[in-house]
Amino acid sequence: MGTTQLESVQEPKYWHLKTVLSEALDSDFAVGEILPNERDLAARFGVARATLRQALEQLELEGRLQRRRGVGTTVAPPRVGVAVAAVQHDWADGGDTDEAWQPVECTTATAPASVAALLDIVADAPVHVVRRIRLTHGQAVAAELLYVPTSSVPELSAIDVPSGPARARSVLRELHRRGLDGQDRSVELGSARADDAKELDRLPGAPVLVVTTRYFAAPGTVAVSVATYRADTCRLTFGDSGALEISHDEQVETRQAS
Amino acid sequence: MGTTQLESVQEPKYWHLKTVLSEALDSDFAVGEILPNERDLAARFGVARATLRQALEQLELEGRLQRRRGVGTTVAPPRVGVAVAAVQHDWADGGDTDEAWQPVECTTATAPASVAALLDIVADAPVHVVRRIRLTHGQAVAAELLYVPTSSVPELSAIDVPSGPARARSVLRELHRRGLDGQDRSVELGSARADDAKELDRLPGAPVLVVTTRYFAAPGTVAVSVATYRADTCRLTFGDSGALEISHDEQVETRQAS
DNA sequence: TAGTGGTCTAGACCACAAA
DNA sequence: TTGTGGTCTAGACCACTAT
Repeated sequence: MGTTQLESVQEPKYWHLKTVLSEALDSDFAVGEILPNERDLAARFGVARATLRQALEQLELEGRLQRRRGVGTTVAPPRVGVAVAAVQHDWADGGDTDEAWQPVECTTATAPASVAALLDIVADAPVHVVRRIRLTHGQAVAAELLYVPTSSVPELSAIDVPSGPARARSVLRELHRRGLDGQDRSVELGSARADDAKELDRLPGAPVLVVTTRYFAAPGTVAVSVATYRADTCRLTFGDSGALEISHDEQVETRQAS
Repeated sequence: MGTTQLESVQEPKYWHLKTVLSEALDSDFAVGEILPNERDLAARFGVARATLRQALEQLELEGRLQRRRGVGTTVAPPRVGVAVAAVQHDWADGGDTDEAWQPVECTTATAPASVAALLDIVADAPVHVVRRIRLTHGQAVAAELLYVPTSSVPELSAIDVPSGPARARSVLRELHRRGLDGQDRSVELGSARADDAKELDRLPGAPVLVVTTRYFAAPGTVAVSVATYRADTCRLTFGDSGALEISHDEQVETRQAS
């Protein structure tokens, strides 16, 4: 009862560890540098490996670290700002710019029910499913499934082009011809499905930002896109003016200044 | 060598578990229902508790489950769509609507360096820091820090109102008088700081969507807001028309239809 | 083949909420 | 007081990458 209980806040070890590591990253490591392996780090801090991993996982979630099986843990560069809102939208590849969407595949199938609801069509109506990958600085940052009801692009006969990138481009071209009256967007947290994970060079279940877009034209919804962005490396930007510019370097400078 | 290796895909146990649980949630559980406790569930599936927890964590990340210490694990309702883009912006509370931002506190301090860079001011310039909580259906879904350089609201003397909600409202009122020329926004994944976690009724480190907004008026940036939304319960919506409407129920219907 | 991160186990104790 | 989820340990083995 009379015992003084200084410093008994009971902060979890992994939380404290995360703070310590975060500060060490700011001051002692350069971007791309390799950290000691998990077993060594755990021993150095006197904790079990699982506890150390809990701290690393959080830092990876915050985009500070990058871990690759068989290789090691490296200090991640600041997140890339990827523009999402783009008023202009011509359904094109984007060429060599950093806005490049690269068509990969195109099949025809029935949409998942949730997508069908957004498209305002019956659940078993046929849709073109266009698979696209978004590249930034040569890295895949997003994988998209674009659902286009066959009724949205009536000019396109299913027979004239076989499945593949060429057919994807045909669908996009027809979509472009229809024009665009507006769009609706939502962003939420998800975990990568196996196929998305593969495209994004991540393990299944990796955290992703799921951007669902509804495209409007003429009488109704003309297409729905479900794009999954790597949450560890991406910062989605919206809005009128240019992208926000934040970097870890700036944060470091400030911390030292205070 | 000659052994047939059927079904050896080596899918991790927790991944398979997650799939099984997810399907069980769709078919056998109602929203709000309490699941068996972790020890029982682990025993039932013949795995260690840590493995079972790995599956539950993913489902919670996807907004399917809600876990509360001392209480149990319940089936989460579909994510709430919260509008973020709102063209109109009068800095008001929002009254009784579901868009309510509730001012909580207001102090004057120096901004963190990353924020100072966005505001385009020197790192040690004084700013008003307004703390607001966003409520939807009576639940706190976001906690915000709004940074307003004292130079942005010159009419406001630091002395006339003491710290507190009243002062926060004064700053917002002055901000409203300045008008707004545009805004810039970015969304990224983060983990809740201790103070945000407390406001959002989550544990520190919980996954959050960090929305950084830059407000422009007259000659430059007039304010910067950093808002953290609960990633487990929120779906951020943007855009011209109304919010997207997705529900788990619809997804269930579809799955059964296919 | 050696070294890395990823998965998994079978325990233990703690913090918290509700009865 | 009881039961829940949260933290932590000290191991083990696996999948993958590089050499």
